[in-house]
Amino acid sequence: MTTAKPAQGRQADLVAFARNTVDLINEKELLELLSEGRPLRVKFGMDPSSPDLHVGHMVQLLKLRELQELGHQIVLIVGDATAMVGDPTGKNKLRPQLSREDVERNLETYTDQARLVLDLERTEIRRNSEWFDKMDFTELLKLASRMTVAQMVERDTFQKRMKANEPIGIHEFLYPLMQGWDSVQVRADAELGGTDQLFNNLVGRTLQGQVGQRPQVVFTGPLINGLDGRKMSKSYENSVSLTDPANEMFGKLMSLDDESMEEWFRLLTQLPDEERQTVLAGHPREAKARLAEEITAFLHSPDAAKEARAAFDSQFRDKNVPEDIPLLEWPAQGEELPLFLLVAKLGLAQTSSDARRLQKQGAIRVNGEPELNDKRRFATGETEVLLQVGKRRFARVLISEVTSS
RNA sequence: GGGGGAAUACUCAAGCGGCCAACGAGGUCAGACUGUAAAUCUGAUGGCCACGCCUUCGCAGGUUCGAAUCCUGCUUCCCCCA
Repeated sequence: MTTAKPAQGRQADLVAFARNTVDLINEKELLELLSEGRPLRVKFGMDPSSPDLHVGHMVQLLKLRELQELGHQIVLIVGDATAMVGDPTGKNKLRPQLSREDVERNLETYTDQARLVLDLERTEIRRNSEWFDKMDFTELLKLASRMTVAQMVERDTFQKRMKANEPIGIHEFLYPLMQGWDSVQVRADAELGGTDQLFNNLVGRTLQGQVGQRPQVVFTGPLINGLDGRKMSKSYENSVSLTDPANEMFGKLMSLDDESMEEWFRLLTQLPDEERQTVLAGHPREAKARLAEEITAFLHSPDAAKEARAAFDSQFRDKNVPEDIPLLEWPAQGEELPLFLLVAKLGLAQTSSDARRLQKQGAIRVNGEPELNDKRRFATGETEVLLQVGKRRFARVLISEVTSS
């Protein structure tokens, strides 16, 4: 079912594997594999412990897609068994162990999101519970005996945590072993991961070697920083989800640090090198808008991206009031409220204290005019009024003024 | 089994009897400016129809006119020795 590729094709494959990768262990073995002329089984592990994928994952997914288009077989491992362990990677905290139900729920949203980049029809998707659920304690011990504590402790995240006097659960040592065992189970020829996965993926090589398989080639893709230049992390809220609505996605991308533009362009768009250079040499705002449009177009559609860009320009560059402002209902039946409380009750501010602060700072506008008088009261009525809190929160509401003294 | 540490607001982290709604940093939010939800600068950041009132410093008690700070017990975590 497979036809051998000519040497020229192999060269193209090698370039694809090596382009934008950080580690490639190692090139010689990869060439040997490619020269067999068959599609390689390229493994990629997904950790279903968080419900959505962001553009950081997209870097790796795009690489997989590229390889997929060259005819290689992508094997997506869903780490449903591994997710039960929690995650030892640099979070500095023990990640909570997930229940089966959590994992199942995440799994669906995960594949839906991976579909945005990968052709899942041509992708082999395997859950690692497939083999780990069958593993009994004796087998587990055998697996655990394949590596030493010293080898485990080599891992930098463990090192750091030990230095910082942070706890490490015994079970966390199993995590790399499990991931490595996945490679044995699916007979991976190569495994892609973020640079943070290097250690784990190398364990796969070790284990495959021990059971007499040809050790997989390990290659890693760069981890991109978040919108603010710090490490991309959910808790920093500096990531862009693959499923963010187009407008939000575009806006978030526009808040990217200037310094990260080159990298994001290179890793997240299909733009040819030359065109990329040209765009980056131009006006920074234009370049960023182009980047945002490219990514939004890829994940949504070119039309949606255009609209998002137009809406963004209108609202933030030209400072127009956006369309589609919701008409909110008067929150407190029949009562009259001071402006700040109204804002709070409408959900435009977190708390009434928050609303007061915002008002004091001139962030609350009524029909476009900042209102600083915190004594001003309103009641429900017939007049439609535009409320604005900061630059991004808008609402319309029907009111009648009671006092303005 | 023995010994030593630690628990403070979103996060990190000061405070060690009154001047503490609690230093500082980050984050977040807002304002100004602009090239944008970049950068920079400034300010705010427990709650409350609020010039005052209420609730916070792991939990529960206690000492005191007065506690995040002292005492007792409990819980959780970390380290070292065995």
